[in-house]
Amino acid sequence: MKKTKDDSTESNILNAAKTIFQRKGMDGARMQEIADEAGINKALLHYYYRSKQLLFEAVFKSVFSLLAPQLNKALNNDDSLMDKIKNFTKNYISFIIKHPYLPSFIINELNRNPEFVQKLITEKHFPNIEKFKNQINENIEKGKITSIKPEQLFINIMALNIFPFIASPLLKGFLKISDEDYNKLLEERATEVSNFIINALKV
Amino acid sequence: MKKTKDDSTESNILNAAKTIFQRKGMDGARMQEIADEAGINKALLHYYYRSKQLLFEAVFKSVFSLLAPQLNKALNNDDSLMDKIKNFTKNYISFIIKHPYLPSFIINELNRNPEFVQKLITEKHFPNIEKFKNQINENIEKGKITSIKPEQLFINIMALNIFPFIASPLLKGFLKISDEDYNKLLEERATEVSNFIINALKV
DNA sequence: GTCTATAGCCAGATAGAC
DNA sequence: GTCTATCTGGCTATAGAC
Repeated sequence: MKKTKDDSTESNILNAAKTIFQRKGMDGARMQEIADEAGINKALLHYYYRSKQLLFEAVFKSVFSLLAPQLNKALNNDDSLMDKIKNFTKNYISFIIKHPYLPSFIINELNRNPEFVQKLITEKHFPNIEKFKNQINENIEKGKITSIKPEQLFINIMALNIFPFIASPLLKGFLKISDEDYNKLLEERATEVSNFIINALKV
Repeated sequence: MKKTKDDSTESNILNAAKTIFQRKGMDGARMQEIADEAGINKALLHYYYRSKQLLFEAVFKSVFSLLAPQLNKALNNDDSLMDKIKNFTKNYISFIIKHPYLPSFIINELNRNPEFVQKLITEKHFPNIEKFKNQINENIEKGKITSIKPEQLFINIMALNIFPFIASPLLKGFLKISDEDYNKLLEERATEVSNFIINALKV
């Protein structure tokens, strides 16, 4: 039974809304723009989702639940710590190419509305990093890597992977390089970042 | 001749606008809110700055020119590479405490309007990283640090320092910790980050 | 379910008194 | 230079025809 690609009006709207909200954010997005993107009338947005706020929440949840399993899979498989770091970095790049606006969208909207995190945490597929933390501690005990708080290592991995994408215009400016050259740097990072981290963890 | 703290209406407006625009962004900010913050009437905003767009641009330039010399100072002094990395990390924390919304404001508004970077680059005080890049290359040649592209190291330093502040709600959620505990992690990073980087650079 | 038309509100901007 | 009052346009949301 193939999961057919849903082309109903409702999912058509949701997809259009994802595109626009991710690009413009809640405040910058216009219902008219979403209707245009979906190729339907503005009134239909309200017919299916009642209000801009509710449509936005549907988008946010949908987008977040795209990210969460991805992260869970990366953290909770049976790979060694080193392989996880390597694979995370490599996989992140291909994920971001498909969803370039996703990280800054999530981060910005959570900054606008930090209480929302509490609601997300309770959900079934919210990322769980306990196994990953334990794995780090085991590697430290066995003397395989240098001593570091698992939380700090986790933050470092996220930072090194995500930041270059969300801050690209600023970094392009600082480095004074073209879009093309910047993209080359990003591609190099697929291996550069994991090398950097693994070197930093040497005893 | 003490530079008197300017309390004219014009600078009063600019300060209020900085506060509101940094918190809410261009799209989320309201002129009424800025007027309230400044304790004056909405019409006065237009008297001094003509339009929301022009007020925003004044704010952006002012905020950016707060960041730029800070970065220049950190990159272009005569410290050794290792000292620069240590000091950058340490100083960044105290800077961010004074201006918590600044990095995400700059990054977001540049994402909204990437062409704006070109205008900034031409300005006199735009950060210049050439000296820093040369210093990295010298250290590599002398065998003091492992081989790495200066651009990649620069990105890594920025990422490790800035990201934990702009993504704090998301990271708090992933780590499932309280604001208080997260702030402790951030404080630890004043030394944690430079240790991590310096270890990563060992030959 | 989908459209057109429009209500109702709110934000940015201006006019004009003081 | 600062205020009150108001215009104007745009946006969310709804009413109602088909």
